[in-house]
Amino acid sequence: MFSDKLYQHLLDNAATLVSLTAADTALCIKYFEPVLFAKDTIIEQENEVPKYLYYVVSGFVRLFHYNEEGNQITTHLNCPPGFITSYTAFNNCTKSAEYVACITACELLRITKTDLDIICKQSIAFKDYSILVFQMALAYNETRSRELASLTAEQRYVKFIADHPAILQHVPLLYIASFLGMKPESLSRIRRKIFS
Amino acid sequence: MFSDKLYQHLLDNAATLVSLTAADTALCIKYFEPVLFAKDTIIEQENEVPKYLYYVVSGFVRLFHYNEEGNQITTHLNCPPGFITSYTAFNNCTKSAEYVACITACELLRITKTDLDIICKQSIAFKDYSILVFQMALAYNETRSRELASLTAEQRYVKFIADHPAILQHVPLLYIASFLGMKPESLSRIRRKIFS
DNA sequence: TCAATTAACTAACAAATGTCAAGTGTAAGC
DNA sequence: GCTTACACTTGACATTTGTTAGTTAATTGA
Repeated sequence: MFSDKLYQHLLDNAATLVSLTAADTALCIKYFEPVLFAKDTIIEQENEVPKYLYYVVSGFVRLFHYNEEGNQITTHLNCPPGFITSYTAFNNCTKSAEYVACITACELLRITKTDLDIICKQSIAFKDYSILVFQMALAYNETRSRELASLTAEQRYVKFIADHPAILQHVPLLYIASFLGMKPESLSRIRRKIFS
Repeated sequence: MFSDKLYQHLLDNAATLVSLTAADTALCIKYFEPVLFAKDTIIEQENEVPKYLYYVVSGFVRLFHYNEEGNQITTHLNCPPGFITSYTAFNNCTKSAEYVACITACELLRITKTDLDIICKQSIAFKDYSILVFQMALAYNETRSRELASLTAEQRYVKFIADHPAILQHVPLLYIASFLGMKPESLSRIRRKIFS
């Protein structure tokens, strides 16, 4: 079955952080739902409570919203593997200000908040894992804030491609520029400068 | 006792989010330690595991580190009341890259990671509270990242003083500029422009 | 009290980034 | 195969922000 590979991916990832029993594994398989999406599919809408937390096995996913001028602002770019959703809204079951969209074709595992709570109640290991994932999301955002506040646009781009070398082949520069807090024209200039 | 007022502050804050029993209250009083610090006191060092999580009853506290050029970078400015520490390092008991320092004289309640874990084990309400505090820290950092990426320096300053009108009387503009990702000279220019 | 330090402001100039208006190339759809 | 749409680039110019240096005022410490 195609989904075996997907579950194995999530289980391997969890196993790097916590020790999983056969029962933990069974819970994951029971409650996580494998899904495939085509490029450019929007999988969560703004102004709605996010339905799922997504684990990205393959493909690239982003969060974005429209600003007052009607331009898309990309606030998160996921590099697989990893979880993605509008965390705050998902956790509190409140309306999200952001869309979740597949940039490329994606293999995902998704779970509802209700089912996530069930797994966390039944599996100590999975609860520990979910807390760690959450902590990593916080650490990630702290780093991101610090870099946006203290690095130049060029430094941010250089660091970004060093951290995510594969992303250039799959994600439009348009989204990368927005994520890094600059205009596409500025990113073009920076790239020309670096490559010469 | 002077510390009654401090505990009441924390308990009132917790009560806005969860329901506390007399036992929960007793646990807080038992494990949180009231402390007073003078202006400019450094209360956590970089390259060490943070000893405490701090609840700020009064006063202003910041996180900062030195960059490669030897300049101070302020990464967090606390506006009382609220918790402050180097969250990621505190949670994982790893070395922090940042100092924690009192900007003004401060009344704080502090707790070690060990004691925090004890309280969270003994009190469901306090565990819920700590998870909520943690989630709020994540939401805060997501908002901060988004604003740093998509707003101009002037927009960030205007929004900052709208959100924290009292801060100007207590926190040097030097720290505010760094926190908002700009140079002090730029902040001076922006302030002159706004006030004319 | 006085000297020394430091925060804050200012001004002139440099550098980085944004804006606007093209042009090029590629990929998708008819 | 052609057209359309769109990502990406480029160049000229405007604006913002950084840099450097000097001044002022307030604070700190001897």
